[in-house]
Amino acid sequence: MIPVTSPETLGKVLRHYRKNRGLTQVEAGGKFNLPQKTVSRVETGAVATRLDTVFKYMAALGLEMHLELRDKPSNEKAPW
Amino acid sequence: MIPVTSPETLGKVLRHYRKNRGLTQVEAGGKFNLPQKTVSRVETGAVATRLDTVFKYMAALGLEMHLELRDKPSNEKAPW
DNA sequence: TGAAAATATAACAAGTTCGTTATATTAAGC
DNA sequence: GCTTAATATAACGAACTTGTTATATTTTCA
Repeated sequence: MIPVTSPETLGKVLRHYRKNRGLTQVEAGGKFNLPQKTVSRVETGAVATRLDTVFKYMAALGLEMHLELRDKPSNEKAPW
Repeated sequence: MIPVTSPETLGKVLRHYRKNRGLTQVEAGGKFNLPQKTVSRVETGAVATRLDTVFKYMAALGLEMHLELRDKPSNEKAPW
């Protein structure tokens, strides 16, 4: 479980999940009518991405978000 | 750990954490120069909220985000 | 139920996304 | 190295947020 605290990290995690599923940006975005351009922007970590875009993309990848307090020591390492 | 899959739920969770800390919208937002108006919008679940605003607010509340696959059965209930 | 605190809502300018369609750049495979 | 697939980037209009300062509405609690 990688802690996400910025648009950049969020983009990296999303890209990670997409690739894990063997999907291209076009394929992943297609499920929720997100153009490839928008998917690229999200994964690149554009700070002003809209929240609904993020949730659409998460839905396309079958993901859900959890919030928790920081500083919970984690033993997991990011794959990048 | 409440699963968040929409701006509305995200807003509710954020509000929950803020109240747990006994902070007002002004107090919570002040840490990261978020006007009370913006905090209100986020907690209300505005779909077009910008990602950087969300992360600023999460930082103000000491929260981090985690992504995971959906359909992991959860035994936790939302407090609303 | 009344006063004070907290939250929702408003207007304006500046900035950015989104959607659309293309194109340029980068990565991957043979 | 070359070809093809994949990703990043571009322009345009419409729509929306953000920041700022106020104000209206709602909630709290004595």
